[in-house]
Amino acid sequence: MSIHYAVLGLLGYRSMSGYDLKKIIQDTPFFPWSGNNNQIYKTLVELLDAGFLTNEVQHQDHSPSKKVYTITDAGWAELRRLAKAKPEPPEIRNLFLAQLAWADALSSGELDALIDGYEAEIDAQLQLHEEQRRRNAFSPRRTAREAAIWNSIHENIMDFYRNERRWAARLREALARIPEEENA
Amino acid sequence: MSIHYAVLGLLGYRSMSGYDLKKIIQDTPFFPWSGNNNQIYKTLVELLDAGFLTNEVQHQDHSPSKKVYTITDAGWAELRRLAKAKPEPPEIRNLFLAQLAWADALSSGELDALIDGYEAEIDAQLQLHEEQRRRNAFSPRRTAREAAIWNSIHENIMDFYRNERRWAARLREALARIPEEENA
DNA sequence: GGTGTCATGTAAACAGTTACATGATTTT
DNA sequence: AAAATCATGTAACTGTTTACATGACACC
Repeated sequence: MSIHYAVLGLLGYRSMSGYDLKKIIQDTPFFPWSGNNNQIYKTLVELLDAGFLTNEVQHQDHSPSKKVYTITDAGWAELRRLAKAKPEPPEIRNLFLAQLAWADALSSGELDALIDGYEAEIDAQLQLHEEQRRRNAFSPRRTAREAAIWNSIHENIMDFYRNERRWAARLREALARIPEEENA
Repeated sequence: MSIHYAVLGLLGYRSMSGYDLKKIIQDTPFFPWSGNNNQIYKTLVELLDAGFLTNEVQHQDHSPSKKVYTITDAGWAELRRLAKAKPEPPEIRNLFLAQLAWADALSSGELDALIDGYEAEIDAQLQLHEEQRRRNAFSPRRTAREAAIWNSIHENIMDFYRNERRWAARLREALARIPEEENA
């Protein structure tokens, strides 16, 4: 599952340019691809070569010309094939867990401040995501089912952050239960 | 926060060779570094050059000679400095969410099978982690607090998987609530 | 005799990000 | 006058993974 799938899916929704794709990919938080130029334009050439897309140059009066890409029948077949593929397990890359691993070197005040910092970071992410969803929100609703799916995807992300918040609270409780002696 | 921190932390626990570090890093699931040779041996040279480590060659009769690395005072200071650093937000890279995004192209049977696959993957990861923790378990317990911290780190990972499982169940419920028409 | 462990290192391949390049138009 | 938007592309850099290289010993 690579960015090729996301591009095919978006072009399955509607034909658009690399520039459009870039913007949507960049502010869709659950796409794990940064959506930089290199990635997008290379992907489009590859999908074109594979016969999954066609393109058409559109000249515009007050903006530069753009290449509008359209998905082909072979592209739809590929999209369906990838959609059915065996799911990959999620990868969590939480540097904070590694940081905690040696946090016993800190005083209890410093450790407390560290957990504060993590909670603040989680809250910031949660807010960022809520805002992003309200403002931007490319969210296809071609069918009731598709709307439910996209809703569920966003819920997954929110759940993750809420879960982290609960865990941090339990960490504090666990630390509070330890008699303070040498770590003042 | 890079692999340098993990290496300093491990050598703060006890002096050891690159080979030992490699094994521990590779099967500690919450360290987000693969621990391949390139990474380990390069890091050790860098930490040595920075004055955070010293090393000593130990000749062995029935195995190849090894370089045993020991943390210096400057290394301890660096470890503490990194431990206090501002936490970074966790990165989730869940390809399954991207996969779901275009799963409305599937029949409800295929979508159901897809969710089955994800749940199976989550269960497999959960079991893998439980097993890894039981078997291997490099888990420092120099103080009661350190034991609590490591316990909490593992709980974080387990919580994540349990949370995913609950979310998948809610996704199924949401899909069941949708009247089936065109997506048979 | 083949496979696995101990042990250190390098080289090549691949993926990803940032920065560069161009240039018209629009907004501050 | 400067900065941002639209629009496509390339180059350079960084980071990561896989594979290669060596060699003794132990286990089946």
